[in-house]
Amino acid sequence: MNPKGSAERAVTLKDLAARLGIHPSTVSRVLHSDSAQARGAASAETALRVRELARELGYSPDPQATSLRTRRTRMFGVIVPRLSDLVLAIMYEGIEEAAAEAGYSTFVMNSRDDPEEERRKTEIMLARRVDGLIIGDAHLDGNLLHDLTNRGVPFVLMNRRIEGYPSATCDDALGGRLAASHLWEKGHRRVAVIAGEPYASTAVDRTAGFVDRWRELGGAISEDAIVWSRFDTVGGRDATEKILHACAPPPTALFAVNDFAAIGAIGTLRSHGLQVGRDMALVGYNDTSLASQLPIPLSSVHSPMNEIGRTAVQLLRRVLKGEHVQAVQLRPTLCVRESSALQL
Amino acid sequence: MNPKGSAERAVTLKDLAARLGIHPSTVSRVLHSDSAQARGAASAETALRVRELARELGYSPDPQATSLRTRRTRMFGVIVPRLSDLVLAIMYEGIEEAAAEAGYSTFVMNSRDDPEEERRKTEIMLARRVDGLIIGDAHLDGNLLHDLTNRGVPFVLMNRRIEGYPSATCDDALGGRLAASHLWEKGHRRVAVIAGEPYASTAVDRTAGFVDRWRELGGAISEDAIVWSRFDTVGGRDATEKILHACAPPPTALFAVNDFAAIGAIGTLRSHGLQVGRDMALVGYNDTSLASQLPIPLSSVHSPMNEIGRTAVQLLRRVLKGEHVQAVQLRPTLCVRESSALQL
DNA sequence: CTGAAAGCGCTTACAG
DNA sequence: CTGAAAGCGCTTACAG
Repeated sequence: MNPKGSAERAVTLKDLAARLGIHPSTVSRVLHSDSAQARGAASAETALRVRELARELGYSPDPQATSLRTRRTRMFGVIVPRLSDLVLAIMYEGIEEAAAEAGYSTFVMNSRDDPEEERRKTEIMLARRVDGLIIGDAHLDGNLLHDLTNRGVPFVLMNRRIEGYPSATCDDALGGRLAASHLWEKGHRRVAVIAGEPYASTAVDRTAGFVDRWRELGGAISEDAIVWSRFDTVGGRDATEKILHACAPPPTALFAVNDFAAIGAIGTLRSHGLQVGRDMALVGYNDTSLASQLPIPLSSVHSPMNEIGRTAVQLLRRVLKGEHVQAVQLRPTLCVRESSALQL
Repeated sequence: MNPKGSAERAVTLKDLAARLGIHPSTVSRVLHSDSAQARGAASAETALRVRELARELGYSPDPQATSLRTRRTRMFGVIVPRLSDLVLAIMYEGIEEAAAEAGYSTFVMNSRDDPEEERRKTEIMLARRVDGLIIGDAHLDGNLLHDLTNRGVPFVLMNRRIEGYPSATCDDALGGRLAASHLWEKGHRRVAVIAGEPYASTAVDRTAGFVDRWRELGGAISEDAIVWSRFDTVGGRDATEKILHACAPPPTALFAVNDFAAIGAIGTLRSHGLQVGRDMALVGYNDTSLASQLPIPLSSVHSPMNEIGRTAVQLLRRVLKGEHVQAVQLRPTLCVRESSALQL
C-alpha cells in the first residue's frame, strides 16, 4: 500500500503498449530480443521507444505470468541439513551468488538431516514448481534420489555425494589423506579419528582417505580408534571421551572430520588436563572462519565451500539443458596451525 | 524428465474436472472450501468425489497460476547481513518454520550489511512479487525503509529495530543491563565494552543498556572503554587490542555485544598471556551454541533467536492484514559460565 | 448446487 | 515489421 493506503499496481506490458499505441505482443518481442538491435522483433525505432518507456516506468515483468506461460519458474530449491551449520551457510552463499548471476532465485529449507523431513521439504519445493533441486543432505542409505530420478525431477547433490548422481563436493578422500600425511610427518604414530556420521559421504570419505593414507605410510590404526559421531561440538566431545577411554596408550593426535567436532574435542581434552597443540595434536576439516580465530588456532583441511555452492548451480543448469553431468570434486588444501605444529 | 526422458506434466483442475465430468470451477470451489462439508460450494457427494480424486492423482495447485489470479504469491523475502552469521541463520530457521506452518515460502538473500546490496536484493525480491519483506539488516542511518514505506511495500524488521517501524528483536537494552548487573555483583569495578557496529540497534542498545545500568549501580565507565567494532572474531580481536592499549589500569571484565567478538577477545587475551575467567571476566551476547561448548565456557546473554524469527513472520502476517503493528521485544536471559564465574 | 465466462500478465506461433 | 489470437492454470463474480 502506498501512502494513500492503496496498493501500487505494477506496470504491465499492456500499459506500455497502450502508452506507445502498439500491440502488447510487439512490446514483448522487443523486450525479449536481448541484443542492442531488436533482431527482427520490431523496427529499430520502435524497439528504442519501447525500451525507453520500459526503463522510465520501471517495468519489470511479472514472473508468475511468465512462469505460467513458459512453464519454467527460474527458481531452484535448496535443501540443507541446517543453515545454522556454518559449512552449509557458506555453500549457500555461493549458491545464492551464482543463481542470482544466472537470473535464478533460490529457496532454502532445513531438513535437520532427517530423511522424513527431507522428503517433506522436497515436496514443498516441487509444489512450488522449482525448476530444479540442489540437495545438500544426501544420505548414503536413502532412496529419495531414486524416486526423484523416476519422477524426472532435475537435481544435483552438493556437499555430500552418492555414486551415480551428479554432485559438487570437496575431494574429501584427498582431504583425509592430506591430514594423515601431515600428522605422520610430524612424527605421530598413534592417532584416532572423530569420524562423523556414517550416512554422510563427507564423513566416510574423509575417514577412508585418512586411514588409507595412514596405512600406505606404514601406520597402524585400529577400529577402536575410529569413532563415529555427530558433526557438532557435542559430537566431538563425546567422541573424544570415548577415544580417551578406549585407547591405551592414548593417541598423540586426533583428526576430526569437522571443525565443530574439533572444537568439542578441545573442550574434552581440556577437562582431562590436556592442552591441544602441546599434549595432543588436532586437525579439523573445512577451515571455517573460526578455525584460525580460536585461542589456539586450529589446523584444518580447507574446503572451497563457496566454490562448491557455485559449482552446484552450474551443474544444475547443465542438467536442465539435458547434458549428462559428472560428479565434480574440488581440491582441498591443508592449513597447518598451532594445534598440530609441534614436531614430535 | 521421467525415465523415458519426457517431463512429467502436473495434474490440473481441468484434468480432475474432465475425469469427473464436471466443470473446473466446481472443482476449484470444492478444493477451496476448507471445512469438512463443502459449504455451498457443491453437494456433499460431489465434494467427496473431487477430494478423493485430487488425493488419488496427487493434485497440487499451480502456485504461479494461483498467484497470477489472486495477486498474492504467498512468498516472503528475507534479507540478512549474512546467513553465515549463526545468529541470523538461527533466526531464519524460526522464520522458515513459522512461514511453512502458515503456508508461505521464503527467499533469503545476503546483503553483506552493505546498504547498496541491501537495496539491490530488495528490488530482486520485489521483482519476484513477494507479499512482504523481513529485513534483518536495518541500518540506523539508512533511508531504504522510508522509501519502502512510500512505495507501500509491506515489511517488518527483525533482529535490529528502528524507531517507528514494526520489528521483532531481543530486548537488547535489557540484555546489556543483565550483563552489567552480573559483572558488578561479581565485584568488578573496571570494565570495557566491545560495542559492535554503531549503525546497528543491537550494538547500540546492548551497549547503552550496559552503560546505563553500570552507572545506576554507581560505576564509572569512560568513553575509551567503549570500543566500536565489527561483529565477528576479527572485530573482537582488534577491539580487545585497543582496550588493552588504551585503558590503564586495564579492566578486569569485558562485555562483548556478540559471542563471535567474544571469541576473538579470548584469542587476543591469550596472546597477551591473560586467561579468560581467571585474569579477565568475559560476557558475550546471543548464547550461540558455541558459547557453552568453548574450552572455557563463555557466559552469554541468551537471546531467543528462533522465537524472534517466528515473531517476525507473525508480525508480517498481521501487517498484511492491514493491522497496525507495534515493535515486539523478546526477553533475554543471562547464562553465567566459567568465563565470568569468579568472585573478585 | 453447478456451469460458463472473464481475466490475471505474459509468450509465441501464425498471419498479413 | 506488426497485429491478433490463443492459452498457460487458476479464481471468482454472475447466472440459472
